[in-house]
Amino acid sequence: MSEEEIITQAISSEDVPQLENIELLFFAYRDFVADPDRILRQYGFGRAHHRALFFVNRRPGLTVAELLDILKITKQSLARVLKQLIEAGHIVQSEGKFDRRKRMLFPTRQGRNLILELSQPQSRRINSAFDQIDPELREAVSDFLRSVRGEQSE
Amino acid sequence: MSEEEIITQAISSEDVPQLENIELLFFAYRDFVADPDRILRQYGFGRAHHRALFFVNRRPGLTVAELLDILKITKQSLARVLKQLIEAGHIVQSEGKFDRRKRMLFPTRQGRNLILELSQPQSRRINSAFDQIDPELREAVSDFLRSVRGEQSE
DNA sequence: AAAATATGTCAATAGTGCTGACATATTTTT
DNA sequence: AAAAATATGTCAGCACTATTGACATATTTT
Repeated sequence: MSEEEIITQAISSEDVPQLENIELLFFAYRDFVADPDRILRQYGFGRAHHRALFFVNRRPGLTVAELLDILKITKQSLARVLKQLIEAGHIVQSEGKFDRRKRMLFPTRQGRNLILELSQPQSRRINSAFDQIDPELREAVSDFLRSVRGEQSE
Repeated sequence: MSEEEIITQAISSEDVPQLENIELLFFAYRDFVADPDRILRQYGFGRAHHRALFFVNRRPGLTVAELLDILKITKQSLARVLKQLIEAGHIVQSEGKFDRRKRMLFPTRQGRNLILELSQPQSRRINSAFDQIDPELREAVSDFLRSVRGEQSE
């Protein structure tokens, strides 16, 4: 027993289809979030605040339940960051118009400004990546991203 | 003061170039890591173990310093997961051939098997996303990912 | 011999995720 | 009207991943 066989050969695309793209996606995302992470720390926030703030700006008036469904985290995880964003004046809540149990979430001017600041490096990064590829091929990238997202065991 | 101006209009691509693709990248990555996350939990591991194990399989014999540089985390963060991967028999260390201060990292057969298992859903996801787009446009996606990665304030 | 390097380890802290339980207000169903 | 369901908020506790700064050891370079 204890057959501690050691592997010295690198894993290859034959072992793992799309190995290269798996790796590229890791690196791309690592750097994609690194820039906003640096800014967030100056505000005492983290990545979770960024995501919540992003979608509240993207769909003002969305409810807590809708936001949970987008982020795919638990109520408790969201509660913490939402509370801090509200206390800091980046987001406000208001009762649902038709269902007063619901809380509609809106960004304040301050929250809008913050998401603009956080998005700048990401816009730049994607823009300059698009500069590298044929304009006619750019839609393929978005199509790709759209279908990487998706059920397939959600 | 306390001018709590509320914004009810959704942020748009005019405010933030590439807004759509920023959002798509979030969703793509969210789902891309969700599958392996489920498997990892059965082993008592987390996302950090996945990444370390991936690159040890990808470049067997790499040193701790090289791995740190790839992952862009601190020594202490890596130490914990590396220790656990070694104890669990997925990775082994050996002294550097020329510099005996260095530790070369290799996967065991078991570690190779685990990364194969973790990669399967990711391979499938990327493969089926590629199925959706013209074969001639696929290289554009890799080019895009390659250039999203990159300095620009590293 | 001294300085630099590679690794490992310790203690402490922060951020983000989880579970399960319980409370309140409100709406829907019976 | 009463009961059940829903939306939200909150509590306690836990796990994982990341951070910083300090220090120890072995080894290599200067």
